[in-house]
Amino acid sequence: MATIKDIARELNLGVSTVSMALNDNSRISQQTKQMVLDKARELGYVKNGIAVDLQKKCTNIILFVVTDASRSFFSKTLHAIQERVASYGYDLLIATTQSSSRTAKRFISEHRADGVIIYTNQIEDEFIQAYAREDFPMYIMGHHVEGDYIFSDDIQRYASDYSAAVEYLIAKGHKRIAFVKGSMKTLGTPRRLSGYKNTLLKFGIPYREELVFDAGSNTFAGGYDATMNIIDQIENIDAIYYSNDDIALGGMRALQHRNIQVPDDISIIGSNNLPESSLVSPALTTVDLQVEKGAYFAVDCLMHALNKEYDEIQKAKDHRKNDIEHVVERETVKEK
Amino acid sequence: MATIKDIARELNLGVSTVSMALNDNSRISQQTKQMVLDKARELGYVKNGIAVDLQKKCTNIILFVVTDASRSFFSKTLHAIQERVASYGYDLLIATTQSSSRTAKRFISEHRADGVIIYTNQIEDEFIQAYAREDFPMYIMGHHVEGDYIFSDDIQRYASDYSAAVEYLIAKGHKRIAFVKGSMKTLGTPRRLSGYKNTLLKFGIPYREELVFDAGSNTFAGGYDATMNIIDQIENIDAIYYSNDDIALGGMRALQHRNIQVPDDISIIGSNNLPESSLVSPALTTVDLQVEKGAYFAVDCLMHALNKEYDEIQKAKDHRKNDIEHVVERETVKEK
DNA sequence: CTGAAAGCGCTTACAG
DNA sequence: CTGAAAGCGCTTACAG
Repeated sequence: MATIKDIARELNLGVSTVSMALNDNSRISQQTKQMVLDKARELGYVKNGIAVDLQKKCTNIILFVVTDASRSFFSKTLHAIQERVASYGYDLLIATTQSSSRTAKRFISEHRADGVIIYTNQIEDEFIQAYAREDFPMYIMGHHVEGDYIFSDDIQRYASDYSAAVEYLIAKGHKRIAFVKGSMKTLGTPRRLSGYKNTLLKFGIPYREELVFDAGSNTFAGGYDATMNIIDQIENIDAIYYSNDDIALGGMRALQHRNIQVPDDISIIGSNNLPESSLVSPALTTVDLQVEKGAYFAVDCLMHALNKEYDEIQKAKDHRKNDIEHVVERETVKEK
Repeated sequence: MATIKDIARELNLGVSTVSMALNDNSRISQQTKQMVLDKARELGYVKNGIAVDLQKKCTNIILFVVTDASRSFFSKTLHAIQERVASYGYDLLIATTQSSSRTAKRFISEHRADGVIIYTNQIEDEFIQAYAREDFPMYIMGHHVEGDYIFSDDIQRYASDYSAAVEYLIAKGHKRIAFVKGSMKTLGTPRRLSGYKNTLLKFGIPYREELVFDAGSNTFAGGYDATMNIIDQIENIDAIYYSNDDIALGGMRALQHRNIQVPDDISIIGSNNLPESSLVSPALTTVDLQVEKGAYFAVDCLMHALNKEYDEIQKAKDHRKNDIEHVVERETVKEK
């Protein structure tokens, strides 16, 4: 592997000259630059980014840690983060904790990035707290972690006390509302469950455990199976609130198979507004969680932290208060 | 940020002693190790992985470059690669070329990994050829690139000449087989299309362009819309071969909406065997592309290349010849 | 068992 | 406009 030393030696130049030439520094003459560039090509030189990072003490990389990059619900968030990080001139790398969190932890504990966005519960809070510092801020999506240089979305804590979906169903006259939860290992499920409880109580409707069903996973199949279990007692239920759209779509299919008409026989509502949800028939009423805004907020916080603009973070937070989830009205909820 | 120098100074030790202690080198006494560890904790020391990489001249990282990490069809491949890479003790990082290939290219051109697996067509062949070298091998999934230290799956080239799906349909007595293609930007589509053509021709059935429909994207929605277009001339068609399962699922929905019975009125077959495909009713007949095996092969090749075991690569290739796509028989194809 | 030295490949003052 | 030197934070022979 050719290095700048090799180029310098062959050209009888100093390494600093070569370095500057390669970086197109204006203090180097055009002539010299050309010589250096030609020689670099001739020798097959490629810059060693690792050496640059060590010298500059930053990597220009943001690491995004997720449980499973290929989860479809996650698509919007990833795209939004990707785009926002790029807009700041940083590069985004993704690490998965699917099989093991080793890679993510190594990256964090060895400072192989300038900052990290964590969207998984596979990394312990203690680990996060141990490694966050001024020159290595972290943003936690989906739950809250206390600590210096650790940022998370306070708004989401409020959101857990509330469910736009349940409020909407109640407003439409539904009282006996079942909830189908997804995997409790994912971050959205517990939040949705507590929103379900709290919103019922807020409107004076008792929370009844027997109306909570478990899809086990956040999948079409999980929703299908859970809904088959609901069907036995469907007489006692006005509406079903699904923890996410994949589950809801599976549920719709189950209802169809049993010839239960949506929304005539039962109303249903999903959560997350996946693309497919507008395409099925009837089109699924769902909740827009505004994940893009959450993603932008995460990146903005991190960037402010990297620039030590801590006051800007507070401003961003205040601004974000205005972003709240709202129901996307479609065809699967009917006035009762 | 505390460094080993700081620890060494405070403890009146040499930096090499500290370094070795931190790495649990057996030549350092337990006593000293404990001192060093305690002091490291006290100072909040964290190892700088970048410096280690520079010194060791390797990163232990494999970069996986994909167009869009959240595409569902891609899930199996990602998991398989992740797992296999981990089994070799390497870390896998993912870079997306969705909005721009800048990050991926920077990583490659600056040698920020030990090797790379490319599963996108957003990186030009010229770029790949310019940066592959002995200490930076590349594996290209989904298409073939010529060059030293560039590996790709030759088998897949043969596969493009053949479609198990079409052969199966023909065997079942279908002759007028439509093909619904997905996005031509994705790697699978052109391959599936040429497999469709060649397999028809192989069995003496003329290829007719008017039987090829375009879903535009590899999505449920694309399949739905494309299939609506087919329905007008459904009288002339025995079976539909969909470029992937997402598209096929959308197509099934369209047929249902038009009260066309699958498989009684028309047979359909998908490709890729997504989890959902076994859950719909009737369960979708599809093709198992054995993507896991392809993923393992990619990682194995790369690892052999890193170890300069080039003969092993040939062995792996020979072994892989036995892996071929096969039809998963389910309920959406009927004997004609 | 411990330490001084060289070096990984680069950049950045500083001096000329 | 160019170059010698110091240094980023670590590891690895080598010497003791």
